[in-house]
Amino acid sequence: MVAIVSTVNKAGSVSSTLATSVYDRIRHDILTGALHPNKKLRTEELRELYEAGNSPIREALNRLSSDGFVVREEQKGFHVAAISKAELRELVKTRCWLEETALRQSIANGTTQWEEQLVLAHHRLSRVTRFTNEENYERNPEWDSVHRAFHIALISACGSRPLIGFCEQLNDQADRYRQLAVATSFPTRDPKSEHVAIYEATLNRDANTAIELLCEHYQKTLQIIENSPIAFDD
Amino acid sequence: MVAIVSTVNKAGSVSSTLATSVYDRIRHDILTGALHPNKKLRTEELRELYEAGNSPIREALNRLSSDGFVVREEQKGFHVAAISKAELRELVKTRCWLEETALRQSIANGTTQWEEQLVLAHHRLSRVTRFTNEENYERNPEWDSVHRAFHIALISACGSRPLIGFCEQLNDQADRYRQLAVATSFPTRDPKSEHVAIYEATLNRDANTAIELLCEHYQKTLQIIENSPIAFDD
DNA sequence: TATCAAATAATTATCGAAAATATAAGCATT
DNA sequence: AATGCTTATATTTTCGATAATTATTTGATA
Repeated sequence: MVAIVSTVNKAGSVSSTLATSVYDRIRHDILTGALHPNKKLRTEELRELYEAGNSPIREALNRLSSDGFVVREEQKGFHVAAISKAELRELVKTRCWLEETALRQSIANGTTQWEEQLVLAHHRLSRVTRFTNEENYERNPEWDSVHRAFHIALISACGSRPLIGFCEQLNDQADRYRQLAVATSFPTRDPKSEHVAIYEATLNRDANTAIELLCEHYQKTLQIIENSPIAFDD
Repeated sequence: MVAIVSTVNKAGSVSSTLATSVYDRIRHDILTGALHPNKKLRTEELRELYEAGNSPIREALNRLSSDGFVVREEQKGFHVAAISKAELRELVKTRCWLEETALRQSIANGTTQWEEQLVLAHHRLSRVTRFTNEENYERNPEWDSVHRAFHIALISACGSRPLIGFCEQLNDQADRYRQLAVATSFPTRDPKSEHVAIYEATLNRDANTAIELLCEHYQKTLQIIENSPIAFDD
């Protein structure tokens, strides 16, 4: 007799197995910082915390370790991946390189259908507020979701599913830093106008401008996170 | 009392846990085609085949699914990933894009130490024969290993560990197609001269030439695999 | 006091069986 | 004959306990 704990994962679908549910919840807790960087993940502790047996926990941790959120050390168990300014910079740099390629290809190959999906994604982003409470900057999970969808929509016509996957992975990694930064400091800018500019350049099929704006967008985010009081390892 | 079956993984190190050993062996069997594409992977069958319990098998399959060699379907278990010409083409295309970036950065940033590692990697590749038996084209695992090392050495100074990781993933995926192709048809070319040309252009820091040669190298491989009698799904 | 070895404790890795879920087969109903 | 329902079977998922490994403490010796 097992309690079926359904959670809604990042894709918006409902997950039925316990292992997937635990995966989603641990992932969420790492992203929000509830499980802080470097924390040792002992199975017994997690079993109580997520009310599950040994196997689902282990399975979830294995999946997370391939996402890069958790590190597995042979015979020493699991721990939450560390964070460092150096890694963040590498992440952003790589993101700029990969999304430059992806966006250029997308603009070159994109069909009318792609254009329309992009219009829709941008519309949705423009209609959602970033915070549910403007006073204390409480994150709006809906914004996270549509923001992610917008950035994927930009590159979705690049013609390479592996490349889209890599960009998503990098986005998820960077998202962790963003979440940790917002949790400790308040944002100083509104990225809305930047999104509009990227969106318009892309629809105009002006690849060079779109890429330049996109990379600037990421660089600005990098600056803000770097200057926020997160407990980096370096 | 558990029999400790040590296997040597792709990095050359010895793996100690049963799960890792099973991972290495299933991975090898998928690469060589012993477990053919689309094959359903029932845990009970695998338990007998690899002489392990439920958990290590499950853990290995989960790891393999994040490598893309195995597909996990919620509540439907695991099966070997399918192969298709379309996917292979996407793979090669993506590889060219990513390694173009990586090689250009490597050439721009590479230190003397990087140069020397590259010299060494190329020397090792030149000293190993591709097949242990030239008559029946029996693969030499040593060649696979140094060949992989050579391609990684080229891009190792790009300054982005994530990017190197992505290139390795794509290389591993493509390697599966190569292995399956060699298993069914005999190779018609010797890639040695191509490697020399790439190597020399890189050492001369001639990025454009090196990239062009590298992409041609991948395209030629693609042609050969596409024309070999593999049972593609499309 | 420092160093090494043995014993103990803590933690991970593994197993075999039980529970939950999906697939297939058989039967009745329209 | 085709469709929907019910039962039976196969497979996946989960649990609790045990074996194996690593880390820590303790004590003896130089």
